[in-house]
Amino acid sequence: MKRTHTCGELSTKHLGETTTLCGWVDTVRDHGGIIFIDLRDRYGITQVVCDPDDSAAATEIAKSTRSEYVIQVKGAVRARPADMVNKRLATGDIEVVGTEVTVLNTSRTPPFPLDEDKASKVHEELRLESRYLDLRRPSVQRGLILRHKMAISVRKYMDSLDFVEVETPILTKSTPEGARDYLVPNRVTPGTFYALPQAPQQYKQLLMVGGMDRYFQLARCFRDEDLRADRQPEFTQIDVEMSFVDAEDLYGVIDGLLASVMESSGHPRPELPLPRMSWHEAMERFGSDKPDLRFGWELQDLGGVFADTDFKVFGKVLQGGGVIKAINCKGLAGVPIRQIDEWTELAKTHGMGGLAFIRVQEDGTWKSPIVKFFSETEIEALRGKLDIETGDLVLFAAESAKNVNPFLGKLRLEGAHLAGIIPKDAFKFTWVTEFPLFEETDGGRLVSMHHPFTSPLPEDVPLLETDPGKTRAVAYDIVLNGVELGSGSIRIHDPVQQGKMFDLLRVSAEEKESRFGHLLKALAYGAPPHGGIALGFDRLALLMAGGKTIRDVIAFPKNHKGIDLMMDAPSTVDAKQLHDVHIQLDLPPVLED
RNA sequence: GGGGUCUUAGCUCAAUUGGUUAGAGCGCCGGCCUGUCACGCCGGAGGUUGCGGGUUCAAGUCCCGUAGAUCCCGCCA
Repeated sequence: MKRTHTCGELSTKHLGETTTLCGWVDTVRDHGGIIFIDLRDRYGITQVVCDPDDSAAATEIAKSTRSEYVIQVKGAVRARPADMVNKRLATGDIEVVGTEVTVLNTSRTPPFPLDEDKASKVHEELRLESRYLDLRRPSVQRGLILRHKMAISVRKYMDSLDFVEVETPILTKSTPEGARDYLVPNRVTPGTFYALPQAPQQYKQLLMVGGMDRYFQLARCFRDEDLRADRQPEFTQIDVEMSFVDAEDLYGVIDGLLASVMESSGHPRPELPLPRMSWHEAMERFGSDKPDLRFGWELQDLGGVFADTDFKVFGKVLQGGGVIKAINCKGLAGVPIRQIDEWTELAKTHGMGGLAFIRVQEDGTWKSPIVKFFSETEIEALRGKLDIETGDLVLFAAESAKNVNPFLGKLRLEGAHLAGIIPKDAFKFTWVTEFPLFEETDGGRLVSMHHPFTSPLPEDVPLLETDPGKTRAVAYDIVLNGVELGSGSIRIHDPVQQGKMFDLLRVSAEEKESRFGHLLKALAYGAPPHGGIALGFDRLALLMAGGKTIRDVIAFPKNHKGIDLMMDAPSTVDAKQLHDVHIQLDLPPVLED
């Protein structure tokens, strides 16, 4: 046995016991005679003392050790003198008297400091190049352990509700809609390709047709799109599908799931059921389909206030069927004019003529280019509706609701960040329900907002014939702190209705057959009513860990361009490998010096 | 595909208006030190200022290009 204890478990309970510890040298403090070594492993840090009076040989070896050497130390556990207890260490009451020290491995000097304060300031690029060293930091290990705890809690909870985890293929069929696929050439049939799954969408529906009733999976998914701080080319979803349910049943299951995950991550259990609002309400009140409910500043409709206004700009918009809305950015009256200019530019890109505002100055007067056009009644109505006080900045938008809401939603978030009013330790969940079934492309074509298997809201089915653009879907997102955690829907289980859906989406008969033939066929063999959801597991872990980027909760993440800096992947391959899979390269020309 | 920011010692950063031999802290190496825990003290090594070109008597600093990183927009049913 190389060790009897870990570096995190010894305490005054072990006084006098002879122990053997293994770990990495965190720091060495050499006092000329006596030497202290902080020995570190995943479990903690234990101080080892080597004294030439106890063992000259051990002290000599201790003297030769350096940071990140791997050593084994044998010795007795001893209480520290009362005034030398280290309260910052879990093992700070004791120390191990090193009487036998063995160097198990030496180490080159690390390319960046591994202690927490300094490492967190080092360029991430450098840390990712040597991720195996970065992983030695307790904070990184905590992230991975948290992720593990979450995964365990998901599996336990889902199992307790009779869900079965089923693995679905990684080598699958390319589906051109949605994200770009990662392709895998097929050696056996030249010219054909597998695709890596963007999500196990069709498989999980087919599992329902197969009578599995309740399925889940911690599923790896792959999307070949440009990345963001919260996006990786490969990621993990908690994928869920259930038979014989309506949306209500699903909310219940996921509410409980999220509550267990919160608990397993050391956070308070949220009150259930989690709040809900319709997509329409979210857009009207928060200007976003993923509202951040950690603060107020809701969008206020001022159509009533300005119904008979003399202010021509507002009057014209109202007459044209547009809306006047505003938000009150509490305490932001002092923002530099430069900021308002920037927001005015943003307003123009959102289809607005400009951005009207009121800054409420110290003396209570309103500084604004438009207030002079308002009547006394309008001013008083404004003050009441928006709760306008000294120090406030009120921002107005007047245009179509379709443009105004997202624009003010954006300002609401930016302003709140500027004002620093978003509580850091709050967890505000909400369901956003009744998403539109379709969205319109620039060309006026309808495309699925969620995916083409999404069921329309029963009472909106007649709209499919008359005004399909207005149809709402039984589709929902679960949102936490303004982040979309997951998205799902009740599916269409009737092949005739599914066929109609493809018609509305103008999917040709050939496409229908080649891409979705298997699904349509399966639906025709007694598909049960079913629905599900997929939650972004990495994103959830990030929020639970309170980290900054999704890379904090992934052991071996890829950088912004999808490159694994440690493995140096992707890379070129041998001509023979290409030949085997019938691939010929057609590379863009390289500029010569 | 587009935009912002960044690149100086192993790491984090500094270097006035373009002006002497490019500095500091940490780390590293050596020496001293028997109760430290950010140990302390003394000494030392370490630089193609990302790369290429240009302007200038003179470029880390200004200009052009390029590479890499990072954040955002587009994209992500």
